[in-house]
Amino acid sequence: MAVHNFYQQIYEVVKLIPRGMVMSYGGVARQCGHPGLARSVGYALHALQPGARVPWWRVINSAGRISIPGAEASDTQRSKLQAEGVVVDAETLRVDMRAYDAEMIVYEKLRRRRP
DNA sequence: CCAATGACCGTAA
DNA sequence: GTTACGGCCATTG
Repeated sequence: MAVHNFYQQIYEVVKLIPRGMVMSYGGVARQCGHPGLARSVGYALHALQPGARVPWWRVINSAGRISIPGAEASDTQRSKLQAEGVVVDAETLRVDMRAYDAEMIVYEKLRRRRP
């Protein structure tokens, strides 16, 4: 499948999320310059090939919850986050967005890159 | 081309 | 704290 520019843009933003932090699908969409395309962000991450150097596990939903379907996949994401020091509730799969949201940091990075 | 789908979001109750 | 619903729009069938 051909790599769409739209996807590339999403991947570039996700790559800017620092280790040990997270960002919502909607946040990624906003920083891509496409507010409202949160669902498409999920779609783009779903289309990622294994081995792609994109930290997809740092993207969760706006409620601060891991949102991958399937117990296996969600458990993988939880492990990867915890390995980076992110506190994830084992039962609710929830993360404290107030403490870990990287949207402002990514915003500053982009502002510096493309003023 | 039209209809359904989805790793979502904000609001409302 | 929760669930429900409408809106969103690229991608897929």
